Amino acid sequence: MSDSGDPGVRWLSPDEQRAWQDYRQLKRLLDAQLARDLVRDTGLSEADYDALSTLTEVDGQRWRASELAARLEWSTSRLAHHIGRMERRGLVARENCDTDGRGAMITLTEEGLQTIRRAAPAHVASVRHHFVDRLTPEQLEQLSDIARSVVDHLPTPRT
Amino acid sequence: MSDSGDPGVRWLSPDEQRAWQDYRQLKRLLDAQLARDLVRDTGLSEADYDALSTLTEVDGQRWRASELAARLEWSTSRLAHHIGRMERRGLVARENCDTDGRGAMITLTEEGLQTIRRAAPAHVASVRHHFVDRLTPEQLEQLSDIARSVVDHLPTPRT
DNA sequence: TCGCAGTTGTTGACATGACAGGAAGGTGAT
DNA sequence: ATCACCTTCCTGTCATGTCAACAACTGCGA
Repeated sequence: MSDSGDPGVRWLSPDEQRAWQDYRQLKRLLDAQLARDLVRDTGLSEADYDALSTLTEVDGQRWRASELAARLEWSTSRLAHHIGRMERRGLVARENCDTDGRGAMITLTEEGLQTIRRAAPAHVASVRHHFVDRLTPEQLEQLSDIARSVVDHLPTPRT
Repeated sequence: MSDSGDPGVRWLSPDEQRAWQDYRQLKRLLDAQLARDLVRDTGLSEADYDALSTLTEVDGQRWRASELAARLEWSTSRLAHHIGRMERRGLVARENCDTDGRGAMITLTEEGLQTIRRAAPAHVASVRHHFVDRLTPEQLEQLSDIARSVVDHLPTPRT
């Protein structure tokens, strides 16, 4: 669509176009590869992995639902659906919250714990193989800077 | 999970961890913002936009379904479902292929053409505002190099 | 010409996640 | 204590995308 006649539109230059397309390609292919590796090696989706590994971050592997959703940057609706599915698979459990009758506590089951312990090395190896080890330390730092430049100017969806 | 006792696992260093997390954050938030802008400004999803703008790439806005799927890097199943939905909205049309009885040709309708003509400036402005204009020319080039370093080492899903 | 393996596209079943709406519990002013 | 309002979580519904199965058709070798 860059051949439109509208002179008021600042179309992307070839270099800009290329950077944008390369980023989109990276996103598409890298994510697909990591998801394939993860499900092949562990039977987990990326969402499963994120949820389980976040649960291990605190002692007792016990999170208030709303805090887990905030940490994962998930809507509470998404959390409820996903936790429901993981509960049916025996990876997590729901308990009542002592101090707030509305609240729900999400905990790791023993099976969930075993699962994430088994999954983590494989997933880290996959991230390393397909991403970290492909880039120099300088490139990793450049990417961090780039990502934060963009993210910092995004309208904050936070709280 | 970086505190596991397994000495055979090469966990990510803090810098590596940060680059990986920053990349994931970029992906999540930037994509969400662009999708929000696009649907607000034009009523299209990113998939809709990609399909429509790819259709304009050739004379006559007429693609063989399998080639359109390949160009978009979509499965033929995804294409069939998505084209079906866009057809119901009047944006595209299906025709038979003259030279191959199995084939389908996908074309832009007049409404589809009007829609993408109207959408393109808004979407480019959004990409510019949230992405291109946040980065220096050097950073755009760095990002291209980074993306291609990673993508080039991925197992080729290509044909 | 026949027959059959390979291609092309569609469909149905299912998983995921967004959004809206609602139930249940908490909080604060009066 | 009451009542209005907020918070927290869950559920139904819908859009999207994946996978497997299938139908229709092509093209090639016998």
